[in-house]
Amino acid sequence: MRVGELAERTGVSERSLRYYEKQGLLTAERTPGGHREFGDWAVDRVIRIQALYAAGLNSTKIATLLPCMRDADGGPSARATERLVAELAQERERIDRLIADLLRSRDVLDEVLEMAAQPRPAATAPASAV
Amino acid sequence: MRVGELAERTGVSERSLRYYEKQGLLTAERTPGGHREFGDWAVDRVIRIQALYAAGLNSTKIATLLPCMRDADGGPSARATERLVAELAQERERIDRLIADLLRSRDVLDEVLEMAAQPRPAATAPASAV
DNA sequence: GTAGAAGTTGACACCGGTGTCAGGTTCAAG
DNA sequence: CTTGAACCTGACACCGGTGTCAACTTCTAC
Repeated sequence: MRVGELAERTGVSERSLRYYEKQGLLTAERTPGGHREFGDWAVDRVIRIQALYAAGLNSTKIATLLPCMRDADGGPSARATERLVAELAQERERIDRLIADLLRSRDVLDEVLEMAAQPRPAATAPASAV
Repeated sequence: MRVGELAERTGVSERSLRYYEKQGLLTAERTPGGHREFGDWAVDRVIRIQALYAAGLNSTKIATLLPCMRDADGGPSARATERLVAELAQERERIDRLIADLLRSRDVLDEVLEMAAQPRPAATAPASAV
């Protein structure tokens, strides 16, 4: 498939897909005319890339990380260095903390939404009816 | 307490605390000489602010949101407008998706970390000795 | 062959919370 | 009063994935 289709299937802009390729996160065959040609496996990969970006990893780290994981086509093509392992462990902790923050924030939003959903706030004073 | 202590107690830089105040996220009394004086409630508030930032809300939205929630000193001082409610509902969905991405990314990291923890991959590369 | 959709590269801009430096003021302890 | 730590304001820079525009080429269907 070509960028347009990949963009549509992943929900990621063409701009970003080209950027991913340039960063070495994604590989694409080329037609004789220079158009990118992606395999089906690209869909999963892009989704993973997006998730990693969402988790706060930058393209360099993702590029280092990706070849160390099981791919659609079998085993990993690289082994994580010690340094990378240390970094990833750190990232993992950060992600855990981030998840905690997100849950907390969601609760905050829920509280506001819930209060807004109630017919009447009554007053600033401690309400009688709950 | 003053910024230094608040920074220490929350793990947030003084720079950020001053910025929060400027954005209207945080209020502070002032000493005659102009130094900020925070109450104990500021600690919780800063932590909440951080969580909301981590969740991807910008300062404007946080500033609009904060007065609509229960504070340490009782009920909310403002009621969410319809527009805000709509926005927050949207943010909530985004946060849910983000959490899903984070969990997925954490799994990815775990997979790589686990594989790296194993004594031998015994496959792609004919490793000699480690 | 031809037109229009789709693709290509390159460049510029943005966002916005945070780090950091500079130069000056205030606070509090001796 | 003095002195050093802590604080104040203001300004500059950054990061880096993404949006967007421009100018041009390739693909595909008729």
